[in-house]
Order: sequence, then structure tokens, then C-alpha cells
Amino acid sequence: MATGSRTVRPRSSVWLSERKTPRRKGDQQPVGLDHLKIVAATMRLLDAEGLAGFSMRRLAAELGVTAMSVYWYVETKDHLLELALDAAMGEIALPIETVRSVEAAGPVEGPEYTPAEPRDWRDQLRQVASEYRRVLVRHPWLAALLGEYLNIGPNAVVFNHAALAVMRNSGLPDDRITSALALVYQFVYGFGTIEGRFAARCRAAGLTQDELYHEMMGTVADRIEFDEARKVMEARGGTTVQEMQDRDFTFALDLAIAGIESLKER
Amino acid sequence: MATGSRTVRPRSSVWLSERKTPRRKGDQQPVGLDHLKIVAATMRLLDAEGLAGFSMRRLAAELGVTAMSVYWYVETKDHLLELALDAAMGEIALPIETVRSVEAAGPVEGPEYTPAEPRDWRDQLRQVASEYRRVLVRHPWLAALLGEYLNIGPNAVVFNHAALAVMRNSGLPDDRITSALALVYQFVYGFGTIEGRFAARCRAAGLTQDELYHEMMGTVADRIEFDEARKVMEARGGTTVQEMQDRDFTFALDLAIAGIESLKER
DNA sequence: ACCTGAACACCGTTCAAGT
DNA sequence: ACCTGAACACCGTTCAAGT
Repeated sequence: MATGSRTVRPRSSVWLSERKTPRRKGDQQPVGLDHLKIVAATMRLLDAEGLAGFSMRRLAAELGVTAMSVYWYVETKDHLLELALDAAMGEIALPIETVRSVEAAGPVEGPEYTPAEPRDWRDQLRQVASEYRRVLVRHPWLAALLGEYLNIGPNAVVFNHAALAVMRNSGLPDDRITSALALVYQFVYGFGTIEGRFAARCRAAGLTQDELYHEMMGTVADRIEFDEARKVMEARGGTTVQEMQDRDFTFALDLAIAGIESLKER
Repeated sequence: MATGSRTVRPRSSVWLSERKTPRRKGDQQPVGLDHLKIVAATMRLLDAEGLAGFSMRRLAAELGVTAMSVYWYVETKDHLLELALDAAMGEIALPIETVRSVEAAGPVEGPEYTPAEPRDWRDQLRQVASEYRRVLVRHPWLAALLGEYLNIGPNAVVFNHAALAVMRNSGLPDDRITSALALVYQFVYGFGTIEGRFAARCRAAGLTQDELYHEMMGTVADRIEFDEARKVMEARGGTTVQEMQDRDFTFALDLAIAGIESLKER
């Protein structure tokens, strides 16, 4: 109230604005940069230093170039991060039959397909969910960007389409589909987020997951309120952190699937 | 690789370090600031301007004080945000019997209790979940902070304890509890996150939720791949955005509960 | 067409100094 | 005990200029 208020930046999406660099005419690459190289370096830097450690100036240094060069290819930092976001979404391997109809509408770059193609909707759901989880963990910055931007890039569109296609095979009535999608993918999002953050924390501290886990349990163990919580933590079984996480993830998905199965005949 | 790499800041939690200001001796407030006032102003600013618009300098201006004064009460910006995070967690109203055992261990400031006290675990779960959702939407910055910090403040501890207490009444075996908790609360987290972001976007643009929704559908409607998606979007019913969101949320919770009910007798 | 350098308006935080 | 001012090392981005 006191000082002049700053309006929240409008932040139009990359996907809703003109490409900044017009498509190259011939094959002759000029010398230095290009879109692909910039996005790749961005992702490498994000993986290594995290979102907070990323800056346009750091990126330029990484590319061996002056701070402002990148701006010839990319309008703003936000747009660049949106490109990285969609590139990460492209790493999610999808069952091929779920993306065919989309691909027919135009070529899509990026997504990998798994060799084994499950037919049952439950297995397809498990595949898409665990692929999404895998990518969230591999790129711990992805979750924050998903919360920040619209996520309407080409790869995101393919992903959403695939998720929808799988859920439509569940037998759930149409008016329940969005709910079921929300339950499953918001769960995976949250789960992958904290799993990825924990993994990043371990890398930063130079500890294994199990080491950091026990250390955290130690600093917190003297709090009386955690007695009951610890009982449950211990009951969940698994000797390593990774095993516990896998069990939790798998069974949570089973719960969701069981819920869908039990409510689909109404 | 090129330039000297910056290590990721260690970032110790507020809750794991000494209080910066020793407790006041008598009643005589000095003149200016104090912890409560600072955190309250922080939350007000975060609500109004968003996380990206918040800075220590803005906060100081809001408090009518120089930029560095706040640092006498708070170690870093991170610590301050952690305090705001836990204060927000304290706004989640919990069924009173779920927090009694925690309160016995020591006084807890903040949490409100609802007058109606549901006995059935499903209703308790619905209450805790929708309260969590409500707070996430009211404070759109909360989700980002939950992803950033450890969330082990006193109010967070009470919340986790309550969530656990409710789930233990579900009849699920102990080794499934953490999974079920993850499914439900990660879902609510994700759902509340995007709902809150959408609401904030509306406020920033000066539009109602329905206006912005239709505008977004418009800019995106010309994409061929969205045909199938739109069919499902329309099927979910509800005339307003709020109704659609409420329906989606309610039924997704029903799915989770049905899954728990159906898997608890194994 | 592509890249640079200087400059602007911001950050979080340190540190010596005031009262 | 509390608050200030100047300073440091950073940001994202603009803009005029180079080739």
C-alpha cells in the first residue's frame, strides 16, 4: 500500500507468441548458438545447479558467450524456461497407441516410446504414471516450472492426450474422467516432486539417500509427537529409501485404480 | 563447468536453528517491529503480490522501516518464508480429537477447530482434505514454499499428525498408511496448487474465473488435438468454474476413499 | 543476421556505525 | 537493544553500437 504497487507480470506463454528466430533458410548454421543448443544447455545447468542457481548470465557463460547473446534467440528467461519445461515433458515415454491420433494431426518431436505396449488400461496407467514420476525425479526443477507456467507446449499436449486416452479406457463415465485424471496425476506430481527434491538434496550434500534419511530421522527423533508417526514409518517396510518410495508409489496407484474400478459401475 | 561452480546453499531450516531474538523479558514492547508483525506483513504482501513480487526491501517499505531492520528479527529471507509457511499451515482447521494428543505434549498456537466434529473417518478425511485445499487456494504462494522447504514447523507437525490419525481409523493395515496418505494429500496439494494459481491469475487480470476460463478455452480451441479433450471437459458438467472444480475435487476424493475401502480387507 | 558493452533498476546480505 | 546507510556481488533486461 505504501509504495507504488508493482503489477504481476502478464507473462504470455512462448507457445502463444511468435517464434523469435525465423526458421533458418538453408543449411548453413551461422557459427554460434541455436535454439536446441540453448535449451540443452539450460536443462544441463538446471539439472546441475537447480532452478535457484540458474541465471541468464550463468547460461551465457556456459555457452561461452556474452550475457546478452541468448536474447537474440529467446524473448525472456520465462520463455526459455517454458521451452525447457516442454522438452522435459517430451522425455516421458508413452504407450504408442495413445499418441497415434495426435501424431496424425502433425509431427511431434521428442517423445520416446516404450518397446512393450501394454493393452490393459491399468498397466497403461501405471506406465504413464511411473514415466511421469521418473522424469519429475530426473529433473527436480520440472515440478516448480509446472506450477509456474501454463504447460501447453506440444509435448505437454501429447502427454495430456495420452493420459486422457488411457483413462477413457477405464470404463469410468465421461463426467468422472477429469476427476480421476486429477487424482492420479496430481498425486504423481506431488510424489515425484518431493522424491526429486530429496534426491537433489542428497546430491548437493554428497550423501546417499539412505544416509540423509537416517540423518534427518535423527535430528527430529527427539520430538515427542513423532512417536506415532515413526511407528507407521517403520511399518511401511523396505530396507532402503528407494524401496520404501517404490512401495508407497505402487500401492498408492493400486488404491487409485481400485477406487476407479469400484466406482465405474454406477 | 566453465566458470567456478556455486554450491547449492545448505539452507538450514528455521526450526533447526536458534531463535534469533531472545524472548522479551517484560511487557514493554520497544517501539517498532516484532516477529508477529513481520510475519503478518509478509503474508499480506505474498497474498497481494505473489512470491515473485515479494522482497525484503518491499517488506521493509511496507513496515515503514529501512531495508535492513528486518534482519534483526530474522536470519534470512528463507527463514522468514518458512515462518510464513508454517503460519499458513496453522490456518488449516482440524477435527479436534485428532490434535488432542499433540496438544498434550505442549501448547500449539494457531490452528482453528471446526464446530462440527465428524466421527466417521471418511468425513474426517474429507474435512482435512478440503481445509488443506482451502488454505492452498487462499495463499497461492503456499504451494511453492511447501515444495521449497522442509515443512517441519509446529503447525505442520500438528497437521501431519492429524492426517495420520484420521488415516489410521480407515482400517488400512499399517504398512499401507503412508501410501494412502501420499495418494490423498499429494492429490490435494496438486489440485489446490493449480486452483490457487488460477484464482491468482484471475485477480491479476481483473477477470472472474469464468471469464478467464472461457478466454483460455478460446485461445486454444483452434488446436485440433483438443477435440477429444473438450468432449470430456464438457461432460464434467457444472455451469461455473467453481462448480466444476468442486465436483472434480469431491469425486476424486470419493475415488480415493473407495480405493481405500476396497483394499483394506486383505 | 548475429553478437557485444555499458547501463538501469532491481535483488539478498555484510558490515561498520549510529542511538 | 534496535535501527540505519553505504557497499558488494549478484540479477533480468534495454538499448545503442559494433561486425
